[in-house]
Amino acid sequence: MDYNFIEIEKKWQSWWAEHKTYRASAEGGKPKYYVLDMFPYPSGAGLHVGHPLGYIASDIFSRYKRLKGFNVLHPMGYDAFGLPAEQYAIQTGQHPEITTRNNVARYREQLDRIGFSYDWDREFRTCDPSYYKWTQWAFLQMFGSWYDNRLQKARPVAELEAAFEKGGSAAVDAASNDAPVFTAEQWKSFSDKEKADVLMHYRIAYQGESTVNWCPALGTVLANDEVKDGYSERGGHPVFQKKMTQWQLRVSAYAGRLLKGLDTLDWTDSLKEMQRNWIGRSEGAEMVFKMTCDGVSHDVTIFTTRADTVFGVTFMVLAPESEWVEKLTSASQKEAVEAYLEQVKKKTERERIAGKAVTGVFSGSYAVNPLTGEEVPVWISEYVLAGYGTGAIMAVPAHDSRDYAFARKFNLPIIPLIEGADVSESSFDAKEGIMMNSGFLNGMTVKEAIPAAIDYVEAHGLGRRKVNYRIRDAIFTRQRYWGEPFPIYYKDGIATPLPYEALPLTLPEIDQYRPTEDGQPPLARAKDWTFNGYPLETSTMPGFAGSSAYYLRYMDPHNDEALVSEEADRYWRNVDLYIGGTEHATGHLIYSRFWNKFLYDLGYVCEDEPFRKLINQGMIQGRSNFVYRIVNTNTFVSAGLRDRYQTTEIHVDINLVRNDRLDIEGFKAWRPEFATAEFILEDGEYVCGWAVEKMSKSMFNVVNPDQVCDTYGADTLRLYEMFLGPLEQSKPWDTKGIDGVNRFLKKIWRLFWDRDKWLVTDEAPTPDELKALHKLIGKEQEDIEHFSYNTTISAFMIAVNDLQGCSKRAILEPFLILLSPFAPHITEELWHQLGHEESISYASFPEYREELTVENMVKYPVSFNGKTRFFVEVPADLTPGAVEEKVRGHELTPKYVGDMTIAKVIVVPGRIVNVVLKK
RNA sequence: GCCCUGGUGGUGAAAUGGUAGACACGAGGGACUUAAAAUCCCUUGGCCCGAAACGGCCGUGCGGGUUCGAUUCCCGCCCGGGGCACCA
Repeated sequence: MDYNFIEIEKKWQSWWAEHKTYRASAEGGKPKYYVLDMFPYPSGAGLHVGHPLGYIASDIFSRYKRLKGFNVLHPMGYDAFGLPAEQYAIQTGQHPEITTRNNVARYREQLDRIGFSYDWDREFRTCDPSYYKWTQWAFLQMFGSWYDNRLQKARPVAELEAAFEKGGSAAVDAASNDAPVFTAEQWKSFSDKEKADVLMHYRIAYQGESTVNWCPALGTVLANDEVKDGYSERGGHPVFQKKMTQWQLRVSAYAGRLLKGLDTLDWTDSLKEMQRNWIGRSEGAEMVFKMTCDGVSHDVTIFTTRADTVFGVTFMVLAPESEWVEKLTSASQKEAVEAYLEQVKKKTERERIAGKAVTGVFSGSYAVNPLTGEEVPVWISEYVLAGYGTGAIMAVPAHDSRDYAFARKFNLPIIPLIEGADVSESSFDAKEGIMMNSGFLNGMTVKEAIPAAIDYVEAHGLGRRKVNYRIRDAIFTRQRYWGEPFPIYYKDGIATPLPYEALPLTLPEIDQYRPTEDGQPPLARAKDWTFNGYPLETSTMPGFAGSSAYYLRYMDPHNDEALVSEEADRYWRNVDLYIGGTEHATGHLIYSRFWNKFLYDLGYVCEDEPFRKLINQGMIQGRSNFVYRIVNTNTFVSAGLRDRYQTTEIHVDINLVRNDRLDIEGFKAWRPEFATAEFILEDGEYVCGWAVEKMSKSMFNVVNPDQVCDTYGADTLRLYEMFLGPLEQSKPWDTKGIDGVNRFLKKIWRLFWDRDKWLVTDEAPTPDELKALHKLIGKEQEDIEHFSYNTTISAFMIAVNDLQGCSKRAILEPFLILLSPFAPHITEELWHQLGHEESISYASFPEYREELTVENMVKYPVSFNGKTRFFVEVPADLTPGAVEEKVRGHELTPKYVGDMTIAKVIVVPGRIVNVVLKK
């Protein structure tokens, strides 16, 4: 019998499906382990070999954990709402539901071929009404909650109303956006509409005006993480800043907890760092400056991290979008300011970033420095951001490079405050040195002066300590069709939640998927998009809505009563191992943590962090091949000779190339224009050039996992993807080495079968064979726990070489169990040929027979290169030769040596000897 | 500019303080075969001496340091990859 992977894989995949081998259960009193993949967006292109990399890694770990006696939850589903299906719908009129359904079916087919041990009974799509009911439910929970800064948690809005009734707005310390100030009496006198408007400033899901990323090409707003360098991440269209009223999630309220929680997580440093940068905590102070415009005074609050530099303030700057701009523009400057604002508004986000040109305009008003009493001018410039701090700053050109550039451009004074700082060419930004020109701060170091200045400001009622975060509230509306509808209707202009019984609010059918002619979102096309006669919200939720709590739903996917039952949540708790790409660092992984913390505050989940351990698998890049056409001819020159000609580089389909050698006949048949091509060869072959690029259709370098399964089988694909290198590293796909792992599987087959003869015997194993097996057990356990799968596979290869000719059941049986996480199909087949009825997954992982003592290391060496080392202290007066003699004579280490021979004794003139043992 | 990563043969890579290059690919040589495929065996970092080798020297981006001993730890550079960036 040959190793017939096609038949074996088909057989076992249907056997697993039929027996529901991998159904997760909370029974049996075993400890739980939850292994999750970042679920895919089912695109039309299907999976390429890069997608399964992380899935294979997590599958190996799941299977390993099952063998170790855990109840493993390992589910899969689809992040199915999204732009591509909708764009396709706009072009073709096909309902996104149909596109999505087809793509999901294709994904499932591809996933099944690789032999994953998912519990498919828990599969769902985020676009299923039974799923998005809970997305809508969570939104309503957020709508009905506010964030209490004192308790640092979310609470029901009813409690907020009660507090207002008692003590007005001063009664609470709540996260809010520009909430108005009022007394209890005023609150009681408010109309329903007025009360609703006030509460809207406190809700965790709220409607508010803010500067948003508006993408006209997509006709929708975008969240910060969906914009890269001023272009939309999807489609690459320009993005503009625009003030709009949008639904938002008060993520900023959780900034401190999101930051702190990182310390408790087992994530990579780089990923944590990305989140820390994104959250962007900075400590400083808010200070109040009196600003006067045409005789009218206002108290304007600014934020600074350098309170020590107040004595060097020579001007103030407002963001163009700041609400103070209107009040602080003098009659004489009105025209100039308006012209400037107009100019700023027209710029794309990209131009604002890239331009770096210093622009600004004088507002006509003046501010008083609260410490010196001096008057300084107030300017308006786009270098100050409206969304951060208070949208207004004090400018200290001597010690801030941006202020410096501005002062130079507009000829504003620069006052140095640190002894020895030369500010003639550039500012001195470093937080070091001795203060001068700074009144009571003179003589202090900068590090002393910062807190001293803040203390002074607080003591004199000029301001207060303040921690600012860079993270913004998440814009939660998209003017699109293919997303979750908001469970909100507008009753007399008041945003009102749908009652729970009305959920899910399903997407209406519409005739076209584009916005209406007057710019309304597509849902405005729906007939009768109302609730009880009142209009429903026409926006839909963004992509991250559906993916923010999906890991909870897998715990209890068919529950109609709750997102997840208390029982299921208590058992599965949170994700123990999460594997996915870094691209979600500042999107999904922030939103999910926020979402989870919110549900935790309300008592719906029992863990406050959703993902304990997280591994980022590297990207698999494509390896493109090129041919070189001599300019103006149809002659192609081999890569080694191309320097002698003027050539054009052309991507060639990698399926026409093997080991960088071109299949010339195939190439001629590929495109009609190449049918008559001629070739200049080297050594009778056409050698192609190559480059590592993103895997994409246009570069003809896409490798499809089905192709690999057809040629080599799923087990080979799995082993090879893991053998390619460390999981976290990005690497190009290169099939050069794939024969190696395929050969390895064939070798295993031959341990059991010699042509048509079954070889397995019940003979007792030799010590050597046991040693090989135990070496493998040790290595595999150690490696898998560290996700070092490539070295585990090496260990298997060594073991197979050591076991050549060994066909003893006592060795082969545990060997198969060890291998089964990596190559499940072939191991199952051989397992059953050994006479087992049950699936191999119910067998248990073999344990070490003996403790790892020095003696046993000699018997079952753990160190890997076939060598065992240890060290002994020796008297300093012995010469190296004398030491070696004593070691060999067993005088120094006789009992450790056992049946090993000493390969080498390295003696260092100190007194340590390194003894290398060899079989 | 700031932060995080990484830099080892022809290639993917091992080795986290102890013989650098495990394992695999590729390449070269050989066995079996009429032949091919498949399979198996040997060689494979560089240089040098030699009939031989379980002989010598060099070698983990560069320069220093700690140590009996450094790919590994520390300091300073150079280069690649990723993230953040008028965030006051």
